[in-house]
Amino acid sequence: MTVAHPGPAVAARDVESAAALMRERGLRVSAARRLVLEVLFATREPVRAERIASGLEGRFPRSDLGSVYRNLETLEQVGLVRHLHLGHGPGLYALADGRPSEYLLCESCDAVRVVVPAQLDRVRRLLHERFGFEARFSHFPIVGTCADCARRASAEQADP
Amino acid sequence: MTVAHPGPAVAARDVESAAALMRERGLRVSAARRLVLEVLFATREPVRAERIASGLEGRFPRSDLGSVYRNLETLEQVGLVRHLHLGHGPGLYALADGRPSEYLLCESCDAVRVVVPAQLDRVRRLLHERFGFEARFSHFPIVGTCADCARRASAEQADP
DNA sequence: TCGTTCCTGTGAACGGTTCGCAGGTAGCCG
DNA sequence: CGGCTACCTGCGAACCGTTCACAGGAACGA
Repeated sequence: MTVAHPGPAVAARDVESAAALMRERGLRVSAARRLVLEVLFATREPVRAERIASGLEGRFPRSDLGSVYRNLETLEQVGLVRHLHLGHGPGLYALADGRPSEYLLCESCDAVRVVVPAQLDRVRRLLHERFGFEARFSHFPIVGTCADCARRASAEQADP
Repeated sequence: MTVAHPGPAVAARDVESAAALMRERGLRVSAARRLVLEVLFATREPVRAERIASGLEGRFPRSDLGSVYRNLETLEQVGLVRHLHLGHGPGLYALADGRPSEYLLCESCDAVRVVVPAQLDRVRRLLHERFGFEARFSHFPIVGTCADCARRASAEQADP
């Protein structure tokens, strides 16, 4: 359960530049590592380790799940990868870039709304003013009730 | 990993009033259930299931871990209990009351700052205005960098 | 006090993740 | 271009937190 603190985000254009960065850091670029990068570059949304190991259900060669986890950890330390959690369930992994998406999770319908960080800058500023805290909503979502469910709930209360 | 959606929070003064509420709902008040309530009333902070099963390391009779989980789920459906996650690691359980504490988790030093909901009302209002979203920070924490770590980080950057 | 139904305790199973180890290979050096 | 060596892989077993199945036990209404 111990998760080494990730390095600062490092954006790479493609698998090759990511590989170069690995080598710069004295790490080897094995087939298994390249594959993890390949999959992460191919998909544009956060994915579970299992899905990476399956090569996106066959679009890529499959690889060993244990190695996938190890490599995700390594890549996260380098700063090429980040992981997040959207509610319960397995961790999700994605390429790290400068300003990762942030998330609003509705607890009653499980809908996840993806927002760009700029939309939360005022929230962030407020938290910083009040607590000196620099918030990121890219690791855990903001949990609550979405507009639809809130409306539905108040309608039900009025007319059960 | 499926978590039944919890009922609305129901505050009880003590184990007896909680027990009464259970019976009102047609649920039995067994020794095992009473014990879970006993432990939750005895501690003032969120605890893991394992700690409940151990009877707070011996202050109470220990009980079966499986039953503890089952009963926590039941109590959560009734609305007497809520659960939350502070970073990675096991889920934590606490008595539900009207306005539960909310949390700021520093990703670099793992410090958890507990805040009373009123302190986040402006943040909540902002989120509601912008997204129609009613946010609660009592289930997942707000993750980011605390003031101390932010200061330390910028100092290190200036003088590595 | 009895009966029914719900609940318990136990053990096994689960999903997600980590570990230990023997063998393989990336990348440096000659 | 071939060899050395440390790093990395693939495999399996183990791990943690949590859930399930089932046979026996007890809470509560009658």
